[in-house]
Amino acid sequence: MGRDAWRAIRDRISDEIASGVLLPGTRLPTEPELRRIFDTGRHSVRRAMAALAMEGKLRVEQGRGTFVEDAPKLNYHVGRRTRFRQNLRSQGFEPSGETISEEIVPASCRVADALQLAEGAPVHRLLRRDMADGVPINLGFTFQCATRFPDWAALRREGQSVTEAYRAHGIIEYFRRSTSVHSRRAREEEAELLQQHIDQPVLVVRKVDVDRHGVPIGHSEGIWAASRVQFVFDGADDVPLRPHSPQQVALTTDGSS
Amino acid sequence: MGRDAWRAIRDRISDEIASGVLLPGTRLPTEPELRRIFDTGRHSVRRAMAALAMEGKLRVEQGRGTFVEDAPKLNYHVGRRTRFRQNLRSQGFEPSGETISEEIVPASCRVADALQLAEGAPVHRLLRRDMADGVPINLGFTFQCATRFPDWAALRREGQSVTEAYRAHGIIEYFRRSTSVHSRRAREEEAELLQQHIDQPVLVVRKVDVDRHGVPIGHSEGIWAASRVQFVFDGADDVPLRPHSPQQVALTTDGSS
DNA sequence: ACGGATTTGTTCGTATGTATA
DNA sequence: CTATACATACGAACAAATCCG
Repeated sequence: MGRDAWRAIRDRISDEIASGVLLPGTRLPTEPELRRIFDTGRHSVRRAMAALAMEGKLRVEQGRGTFVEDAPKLNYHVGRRTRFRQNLRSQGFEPSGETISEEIVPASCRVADALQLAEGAPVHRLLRRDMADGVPINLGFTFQCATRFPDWAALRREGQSVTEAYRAHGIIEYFRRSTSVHSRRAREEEAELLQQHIDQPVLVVRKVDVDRHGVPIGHSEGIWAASRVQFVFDGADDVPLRPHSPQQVALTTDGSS
Repeated sequence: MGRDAWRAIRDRISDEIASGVLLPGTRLPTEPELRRIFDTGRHSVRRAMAALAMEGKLRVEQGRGTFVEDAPKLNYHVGRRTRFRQNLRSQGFEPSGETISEEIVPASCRVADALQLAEGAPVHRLLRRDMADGVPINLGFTFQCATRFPDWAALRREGQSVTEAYRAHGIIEYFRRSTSVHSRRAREEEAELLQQHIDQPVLVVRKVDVDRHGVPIGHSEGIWAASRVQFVFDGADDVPLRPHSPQQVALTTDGSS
């Protein structure tokens, strides 16, 4: 190996995964074995493994070994009136999930801002973990004002849907005010819950729902395993773009000068 | 330093950036200096730098040094009828950009699929690079059928907007059919053009536009520096969610069983 | 224009800690 | 408990890019 040993190893293994020589779930040779195979030092092997783990192509487990990732790659349709379960089932994945925590906490700065409450005001915080075929996909926080929705936790615990819980509190119609998406490094707890590499990024999706008067009633924050999901915004948000009004149209990210 | 040297270094520097002790653009001490400061080996220092560079907090340049990143963090509003320039100006950034390449190429599998053409059919491919305050934000590919839009490149070269170019070819109204977002590792050329670390992820945004008959007329693929942008889907795609029809509503990623 | 100094990138070696089987 | 396998840490050398006299 020359001066690009780790890239060569990365690309070689990446190719073998892509071409099907290495099947999902397969265990890779151990580091000493890879060292012999590629006739290189341990650092180069580890650098390549780290890069592939970061992309989500490998799953590295201390004490066990390194495996070809077999996590699902799902298209998650946002903005449609479908539920998580339907969303997954339509793509052949088996949805599951669990409630990790459910408590009343003082609103953080961000939550207070989203819900238009005072910082520190009591809010219901629900944390769920959703999975596809048993593989963690998303950590979902939801926040509702505990004063406005006193029975929220109880209703949700009884198995009521979000919509039903809102209706029980007199809200019969509500709207999505905004959805934002950005990427960041996973915190260590998140990486653990999502069963992904420490250095792998997550996609953070934040939403605010408002009632018919425009008053915020709910805020949610989803932490998604970035390598396992693609978001699709389709259909519903099709807005006709009319070239007739010249200053109002942008289809591409057009910033020529 | 004990057994978590690199995390300690990472967190320490991360804190100093967050608290303003280290200002954007500041040059960090060199590796030998940091080694002495933290009384540790070079590997630990480099591991910490790599982690911070991956998050977009540091910019490492071989032969020059390591700097606190001062790239903009912008909210990019998608789906609105605003242009890239307006989008940036409203947040106080100075937009700029350049056309990197402009040619007719055979359609790749993905492009052919998006535009409903045969694989290998000739398409216009335009590559632009857009920047905010001189920092690269986005690499934007656009694809149009060269047969249907023979004068595309010429019109665009003359400074016509996408909309105007469409109109010149008889299309007076068009729609966004779908938008998808996912994350992946940047390729080396992309990392170079975006001036970001090799291991940093990018956000890939793909769109398909259709005419009034639903026929695809344009496809675009944006490669965004993930650490410099947050996408906001707002306003226009607000669809009333009516709890009255019980099976149709999902506000949270609700997958309880 | 060139060469040496500086700084980061890659590679090799080795030892020890920690989680798993 | 022992063996295996990955995680972290130390040290050293040379390559490549940049800077500066």
